[in-house]
Amino acid sequence: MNLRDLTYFCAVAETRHFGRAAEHCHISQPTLSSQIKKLEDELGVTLFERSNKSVRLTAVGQEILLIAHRVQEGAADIRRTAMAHSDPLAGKIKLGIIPTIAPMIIPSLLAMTGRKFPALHLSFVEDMTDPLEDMLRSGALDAAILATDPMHSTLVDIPLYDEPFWAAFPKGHRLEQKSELVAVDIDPQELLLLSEGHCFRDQALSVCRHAVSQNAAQADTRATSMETILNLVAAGAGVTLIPALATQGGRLAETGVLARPFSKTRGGEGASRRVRLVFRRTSPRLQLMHALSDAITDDMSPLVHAVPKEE
Amino acid sequence: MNLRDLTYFCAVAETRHFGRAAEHCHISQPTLSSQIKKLEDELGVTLFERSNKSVRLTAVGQEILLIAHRVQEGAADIRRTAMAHSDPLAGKIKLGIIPTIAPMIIPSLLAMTGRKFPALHLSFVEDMTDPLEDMLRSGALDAAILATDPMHSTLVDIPLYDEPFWAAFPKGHRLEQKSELVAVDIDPQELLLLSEGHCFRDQALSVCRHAVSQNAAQADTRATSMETILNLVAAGAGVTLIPALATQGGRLAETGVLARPFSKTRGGEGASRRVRLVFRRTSPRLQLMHALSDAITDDMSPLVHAVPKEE
DNA sequence: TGATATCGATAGATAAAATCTATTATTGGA
DNA sequence: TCCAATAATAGATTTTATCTATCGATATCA
Repeated sequence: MNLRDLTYFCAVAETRHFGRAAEHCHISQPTLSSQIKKLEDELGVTLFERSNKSVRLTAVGQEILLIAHRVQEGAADIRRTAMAHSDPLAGKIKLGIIPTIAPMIIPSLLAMTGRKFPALHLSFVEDMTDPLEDMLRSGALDAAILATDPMHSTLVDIPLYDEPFWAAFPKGHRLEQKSELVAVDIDPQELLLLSEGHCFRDQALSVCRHAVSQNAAQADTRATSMETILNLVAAGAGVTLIPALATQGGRLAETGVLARPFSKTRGGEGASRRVRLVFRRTSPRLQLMHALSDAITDDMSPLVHAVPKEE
Repeated sequence: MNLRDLTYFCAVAETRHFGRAAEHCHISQPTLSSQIKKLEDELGVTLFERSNKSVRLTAVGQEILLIAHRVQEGAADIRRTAMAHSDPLAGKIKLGIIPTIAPMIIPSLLAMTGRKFPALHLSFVEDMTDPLEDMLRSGALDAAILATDPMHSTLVDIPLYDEPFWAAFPKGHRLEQKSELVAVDIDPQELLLLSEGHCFRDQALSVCRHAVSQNAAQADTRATSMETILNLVAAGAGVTLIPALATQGGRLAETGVLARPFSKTRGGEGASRRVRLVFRRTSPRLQLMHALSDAITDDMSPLVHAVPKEE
């Protein structure tokens, strides 16, 4: 049995005429006859009683016709469902974002996708890199915005932008005198860092390489969110590094915290991290991933260093 | 798309493993891979996200899986329905019977089929030959028990038995003296006949060929049922011919009507009619027709002349 | 890090099935 | 008795499914 056979069967049942049914199915009459015969042989019943003047459904034929219609409706449903999902820029996407990016990017991301991908529905998971990668690998996420090279070979990434680091300090701090900083301007003794697991902690430390060993004393003041750290800075507990996007929106000024960029190193950008869209190498939505990453790069370029596209 | 493809798809969805799914379907893994790919291409969507370590249903895949199961259930329904109808000796049969046979044969027919064809359900239509043939040709009947050669070439018949004619007359009638009659014993003037359309009317007339012209006077006493005629005979209004089976059951004696057979003609039976099972030449239930006719012949042979089977 | 095992994809040959054209057989009607 | 209509049959051809052998990628383990 075969969906095609059922189509033929229904056509004959409807027209009660092999020739016209064959025309209807765009096949020859002998083909139709043989396929109906094959179906009858396979089912072990006679579906039509035919003479050369009339074709009539048998009792079994009538019962089977009803079911055949149901089956064909199901096949049509499958095609419809596939059609509804065939737009690569539509559907639901579960996106993981690390905490040092999420609050800054989500509003503009929603606005941008609402404009450019009206049929796309985003949902978000905010967590640190490792759990997000695990969720990606297990299929719990479709993609993630991370700031590190994916660790696992099943994951691949598309660069979105390079986000510079800024130093943040309280109004009146000695750094206020400089308009651009270099790494050694940061005093390891007063450097405040996010807790373990935040990639931004490691990235800040690698900028201030000289601070790595001396910072141990700060262990008990590691905070679990950027928000907390900036409150500590505002309270004069120390200085910290923040990603460039965190300087947007005027929240720093409100709390009396100032920020300064690092000066560019020779021939390159200043201290920064590369933000990426990460997903499974085997993702069935590659096309969407590229469209999405292009759109994000585009959307963020006024605020950060866009990554030049490789062709 | 194809029912087989859907089976393959479901197998992969279930095992999440192309190799094992292929085994399950009794095909090779490359075949399975190519058929899934073909299905994906046809539907324009990716059904599985696969690496060499895992196979995972996509969102579309999950939706389609549900429908695919429904479709396969429908296909199974078709097979089950066919199976349920594949016993040629089961099912419903609508049987037409002429009025001069129906009352006598129906009780024993029901008893016999209940014994020999327990899965067969008979229903009856009692009418005269012409309307029954029309119903046969239109498919409103599956078969009919008639006493004439079918007129239309789309109808064929299997002989069941030869039923002799008897003469019926009131007690005290001059015919009471004879134990066997010949045609000319019947006085055309007192011959009572069924109304037009009953084949038995014509058959009785052909036995009493000498009566044809002289019988016109009786036009106003033609009755529409054997029952009525026998009441007329009992009342002394005349004599009539009845089929042999109508002499069974003692109803004649109760009403004071006597019956006598006709003597056999040289080398043959006496006056009789051949009763047949008639059906469309194209009937899908030939096997049942033969089984049924054999059984009826068998069942009736003690009462009538069985028709010798031709091999 | 390098050998090995696992797994899905690919290539090419073969087998099976569907389809076509031409024709036949049947039968109902002029 | 011939003609028109119709489904069935025969045989060739095309399309599709399937198989075996192999590849390429990757995870595992020594």
